[in-house]
Amino acid sequence: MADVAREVGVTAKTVSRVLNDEEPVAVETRARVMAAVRKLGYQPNLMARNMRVGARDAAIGLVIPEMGNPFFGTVAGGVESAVRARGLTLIVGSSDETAELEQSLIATFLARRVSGLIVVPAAAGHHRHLRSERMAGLPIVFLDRPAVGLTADCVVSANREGSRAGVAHLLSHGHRRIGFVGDVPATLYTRRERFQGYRDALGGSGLPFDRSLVESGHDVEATALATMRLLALADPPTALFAGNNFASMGAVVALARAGRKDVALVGFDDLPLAEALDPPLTVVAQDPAGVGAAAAELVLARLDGDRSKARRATVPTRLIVRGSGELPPRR
Amino acid sequence: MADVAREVGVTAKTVSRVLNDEEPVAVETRARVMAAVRKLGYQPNLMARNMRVGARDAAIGLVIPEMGNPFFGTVAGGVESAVRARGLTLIVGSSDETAELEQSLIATFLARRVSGLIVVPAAAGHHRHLRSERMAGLPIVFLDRPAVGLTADCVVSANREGSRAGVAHLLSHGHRRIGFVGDVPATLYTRRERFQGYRDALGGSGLPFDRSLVESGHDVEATALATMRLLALADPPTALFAGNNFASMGAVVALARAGRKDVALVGFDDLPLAEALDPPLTVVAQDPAGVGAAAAELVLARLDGDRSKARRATVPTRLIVRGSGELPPRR
DNA sequence: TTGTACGCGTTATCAC
DNA sequence: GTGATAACGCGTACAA
Repeated sequence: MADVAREVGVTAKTVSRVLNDEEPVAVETRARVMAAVRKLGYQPNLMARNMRVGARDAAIGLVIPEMGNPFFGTVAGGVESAVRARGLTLIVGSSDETAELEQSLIATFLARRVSGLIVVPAAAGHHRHLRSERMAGLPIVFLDRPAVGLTADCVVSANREGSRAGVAHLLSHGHRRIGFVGDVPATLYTRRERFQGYRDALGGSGLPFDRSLVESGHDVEATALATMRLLALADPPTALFAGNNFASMGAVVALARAGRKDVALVGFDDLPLAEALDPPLTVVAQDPAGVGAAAAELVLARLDGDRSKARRATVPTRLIVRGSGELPPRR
Repeated sequence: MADVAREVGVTAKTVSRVLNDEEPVAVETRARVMAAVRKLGYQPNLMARNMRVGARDAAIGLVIPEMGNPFFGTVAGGVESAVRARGLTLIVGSSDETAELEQSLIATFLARRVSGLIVVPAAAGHHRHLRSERMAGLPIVFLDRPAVGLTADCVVSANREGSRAGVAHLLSHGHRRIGFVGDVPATLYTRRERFQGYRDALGGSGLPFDRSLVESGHDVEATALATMRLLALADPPTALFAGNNFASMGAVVALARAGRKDVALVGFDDLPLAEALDPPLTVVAQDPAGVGAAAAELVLARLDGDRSKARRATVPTRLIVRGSGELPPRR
């Protein structure tokens, strides 16, 4: 900046004025400064600017469990678009679903003085340590799962309602024994909510809850085995509801291996290849980009001075009918 | 920092020494400073530190086409792990495959004075504008596709060799008419390389190249239609090679819709549900996390002073045999 | 073992 | 319209 100023024969402050479109600067001076900027290839230093201006970095920190997971990847994409539209930059880190990494990432982001924080809480962990930051006015939004030990903004999918709708769909096709293939641990927020939706639907139809119809696993192979166990029951289910995308894949794999095309299946969360399966997979689709965008908007609103009390936003799900969920009960 | 110093009755410099584990500081002074730090909840400001120390942000900027794409998401995960292990932070942006967004993101990252840059070039675009940065010593690594108009480090998958191996696999199962379902535009680096691998394999078996066996599309629906066109030929292929994951999905969808289980298929790039398909999908798998990690390591090596000339790293692919690629030619 | 003086690149304040 | 000066939060160099 000093170089540019010297080149033009003005002070750094004048260059600063030109670069920030501030008044007043003489038209001619402005032109000469711009010319010098181009000639010298000068680029303003955002770090120094952030430090001087706001004492806050013009960036939003995002912590997700895993970047390779298309759900969280798409969430991150939604966050990024919204954040960039506002001229902010996105800083990300993945917690690998561990509380330690999550804490360390959050600490780093805080040390960088990010303008806002969006966190997908790791399975085990709490967020009491963020109380002081929150009270100091830092926008913090939790995503996909609520915070533990902290009252804060939160954006989640309509897990319970979506799950209820998916199971109700199976019920409306005549199924009375519907298995639930869930993820682990069963204490996970999303797992609990979706399981509640399953029970809501059963209750709504006056059906009893049969604990033997519930099995779990935490990856494709484990949920495939869980599915096999359900199919091997003395009084097996005629339909399955899978509580997340891994469970859906596990169920699909198990049904394919067993050569069973007579078991109805609805999965929570859409899959890229759902349409190519045989039969095509009926799902309760989430809106990951929408969830990400909603979280970002909430942060931005707080940044704009919204001081209302913490709120929970729920992003609707959508039942996509493709075939697997409309199979009739096996006679 | 001044507050902490005042609390203890020392100067800011002493606090700085304690926080950076510098010698010499009296053991007792150190303890008192730490106590004051905790009491006041003081957190060092990384922005100010970065600015003072290196004039560089302790961050790496990553530009990818799309975060929701599992391939690029996993790549980003690989980059992030490697970068974090070094105490650096990851800043990301998605270009949506447009040159404009790519340039604007790069400009933002440069303005932030990132310590290194990793870029997946958008389909149309060039990188001449990065010449000065590169000459100034900024580590820049291109990922998945090489830079255009700039000699720079680059990490790519073994596209040509992997594709050759995939097609050779079909040839070894007796196929003589093998269709190629590619993405568009055909000028894309990965598309060109994989197509060359296809031709290499044909040539290696002394088979002529038949232009009518090549069709393309840029999403699942379009590649499904492309596949249908191949199947409708007077002398149709008995096997298909899909040039990327969308093309694989399109081919799978088309074969499912046509009820054709007699056409062999090998896809480039693995799919989460590949195993659940009927028949399970044989693929040439890439190593996205490996590609990301390799790019990060290259940036870090440059950061450590490696001034050797620009090099291209090639990450091997792996043929995963699952069933669809081992179907015999239809008689 | 600790403190002083200064500088990183930028902008706010107020005088000219 | 423009400039001089100070300040953001921290680290370097050197003196005490």
